[in-house]
Amino acid sequence: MGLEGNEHTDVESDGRSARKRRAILDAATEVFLKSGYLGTNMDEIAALSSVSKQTVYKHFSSKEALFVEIVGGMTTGAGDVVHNDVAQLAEGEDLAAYLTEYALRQLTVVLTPRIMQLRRLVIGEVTRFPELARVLYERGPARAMNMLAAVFAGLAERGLLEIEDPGVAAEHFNWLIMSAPLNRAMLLGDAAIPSSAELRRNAEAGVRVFLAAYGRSQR
Amino acid sequence: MGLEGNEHTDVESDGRSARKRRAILDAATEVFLKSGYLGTNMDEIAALSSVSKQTVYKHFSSKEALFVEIVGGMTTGAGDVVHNDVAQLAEGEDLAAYLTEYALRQLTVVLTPRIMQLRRLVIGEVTRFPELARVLYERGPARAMNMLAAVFAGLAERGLLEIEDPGVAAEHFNWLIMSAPLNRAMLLGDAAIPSSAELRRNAEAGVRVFLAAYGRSQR
DNA sequence: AAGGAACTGGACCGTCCAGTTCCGTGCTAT
DNA sequence: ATAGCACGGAACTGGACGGTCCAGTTCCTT
Repeated sequence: MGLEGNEHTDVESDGRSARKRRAILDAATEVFLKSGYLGTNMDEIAALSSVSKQTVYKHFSSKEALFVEIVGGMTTGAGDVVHNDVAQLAEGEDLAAYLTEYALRQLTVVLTPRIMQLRRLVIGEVTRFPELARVLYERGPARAMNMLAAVFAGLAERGLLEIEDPGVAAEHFNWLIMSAPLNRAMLLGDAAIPSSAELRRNAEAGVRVFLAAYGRSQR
Repeated sequence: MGLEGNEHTDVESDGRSARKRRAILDAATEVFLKSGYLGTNMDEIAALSSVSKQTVYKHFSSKEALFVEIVGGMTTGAGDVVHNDVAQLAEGEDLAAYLTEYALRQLTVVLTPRIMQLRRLVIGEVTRFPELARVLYERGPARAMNMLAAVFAGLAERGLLEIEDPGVAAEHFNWLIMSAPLNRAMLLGDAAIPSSAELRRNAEAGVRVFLAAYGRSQR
């Protein structure tokens, strides 16, 4: 058999088929994000991926299947980016600075045109695709909150925070820093996404409130 | 000359035409909320309002016009309900209790299936109807925030709160109490709307954090 | 009673679109 | 070569939908 003979059903490396598949996924992502589920038509996806419509349907059984595949992939992917490396608070490190950096990492990932558009898309389709919304919730806010709750529990144990319910504290922290810019950008469009300087100010103000409620040394 | 037709266009009274118009608006609200903009078809609206399609188009020039009319009306209406009577804090009244009631009033209006669905609808159509989203933002969060900022400025003046920027404090308060349930219900559907007891607990926890940061007497 | 405006019911047009089918072509392996 | 296979291109099917049109009916006012 030839060295490159395993052209069909090649999964691990990139055979022709796998390359086409990627092209379709990329194009579909673009189009779905731009036009929504109902507003998207399969011809545009085929054209944008430089692939025939027939090939699209060879890889994905239906418009719905393609949509689910893409949205599911994006949510999982984006969720992973945020929670890759969660550094512990070093011994002498400033708590406020540490929390601010934590906040900023999250903000800069979530407040991205693509992620924002994904959110809008999923929210708009909650009725049609409740499962996708649930996944986005789990991989997004719920995951972040669990992460935070664990961090806070650790900090409380070290005597750096005074917390009754880590879950509630995590929610308060999360929304203190995210809600204002998120809600703005959600409704006013990507042009309303704050600059990184504004995000920093926003994070600092949120951290200040959080520490006033949950910190040990009052400012 | 029977050309005096402007007396049957009375708004308070209901001629046949006005009644039909209302029926169309009600039906359209129902259908748009249920199926989204693209997912809605005009035949269904006509059927549900027990009106011929012709009549629908006599009252509204297009699907788009009808949609804009409805969403605009709903956002303005809902906004008015929240901010009708904002009682001042009485002399001997407990600040925490006052703020909690304020929060609850807002929560019970916003966390309603219809309003939630309206939010989802508008968010999903931000690209197609940016103007509607802007209006929702103004009449919703922005309006609430301005209200709150004024209240907080007053309370600060009376020495009951310690606030540098009333706008920032309003944002913090607003999102401390609204974000968690709002975000949950947004993605998990109307079944995830908390009970009024849960909303109260949520409001109380938020108020506690808010007062820890902005109150004068530390707990 | 009479007239006009509003309304009905349904046919109808043009368009759009998901998904299918057919044919030609080039590439790969025997 | 020759058969097999994946693909591109394009036409096609079946149905949905926005919007229009028309013939006949109902309501309201004078």
